[in-house]
Amino acid sequence: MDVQGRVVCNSDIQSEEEMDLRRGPWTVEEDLTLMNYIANHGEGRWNSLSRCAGLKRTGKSCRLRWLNYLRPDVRRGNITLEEQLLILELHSRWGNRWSKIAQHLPGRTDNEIKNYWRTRVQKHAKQLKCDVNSKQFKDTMRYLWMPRLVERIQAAATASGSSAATTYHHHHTTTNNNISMSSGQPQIVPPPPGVHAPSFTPENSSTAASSDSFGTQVSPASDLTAEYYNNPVNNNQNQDYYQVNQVSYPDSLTSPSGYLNHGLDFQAMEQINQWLEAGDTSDNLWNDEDFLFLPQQFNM
DNA sequence: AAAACTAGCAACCGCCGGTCG
DNA sequence: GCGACCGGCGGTTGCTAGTTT
Repeated sequence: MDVQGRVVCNSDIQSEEEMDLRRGPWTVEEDLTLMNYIANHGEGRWNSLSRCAGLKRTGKSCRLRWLNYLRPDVRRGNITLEEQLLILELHSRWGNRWSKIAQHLPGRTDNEIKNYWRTRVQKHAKQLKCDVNSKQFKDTMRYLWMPRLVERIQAAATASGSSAATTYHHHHTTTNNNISMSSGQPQIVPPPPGVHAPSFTPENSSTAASSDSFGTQVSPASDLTAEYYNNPVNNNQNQDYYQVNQVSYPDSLTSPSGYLNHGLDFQAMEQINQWLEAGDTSDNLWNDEDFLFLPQQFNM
């Protein structure tokens, strides 16, 4: 190691051309080599690390493989409802800042979140025949999808009983237009009457205990990452990270129609009405996530 | 049963900013 | 101060398994 703790070795002088670098999927042997090397030497400069470990890979490739796949704390498998909600919430704040969003979902990689967004969310935008960045689609997410996620989370918590529902960790408090992540309880915050889905800005977010403009209690932020790693429950990587205690929101907003009345624009409402009138249209509008766009009475 | 299509995901690419010598 | 190098990031590609025709 050099003075900065970086890995150096004699083979640093080798040029990339001499290395005959490999590409494509990693083999089990390569994975083991990389894991063993990092276990013994730690992470360092990735190009040097790759050469010293005897891997015929670019440093970038090693870094990516480690961060997205081999890292012991990486979570794999289905994105939970709570994680979906968080992704939608954070994306509405930060856009395609995948790494920033990933920081708030312990164990999830930016690549995984990006893939989720592209394969699931953009699919729905395509079905709505609108751009993911359009106001129409954002409103649909904000006033239909996200509230439905909250409802599902609540329903799941109710169904599983409250005893196991004490470790819903949310890392930070966000007060978006309609979802407030506070002290483990995602809460719907309606847009003020007459206000048409105001844009979120960091300035109007709250990270301190307070009551927002709608009278919703907002609790101090807690460090989700720290809680995650300190919680023995989370040592099991296959275990769902989030558990929901309870979800509450105003009675007027207990169904998506409430959201519709609060600010979804006419075009988006028309689009959704068309779906409902058309019923099952033989495309895959009724798959696992499509419930999110449909009113409660149609929900299975 | 097989070809065509689709979805999901791992990995790569290219750009950019930071650091080092 | 400057060029080379490196890591991080967002966008894109290509492979594979599953589904549909």
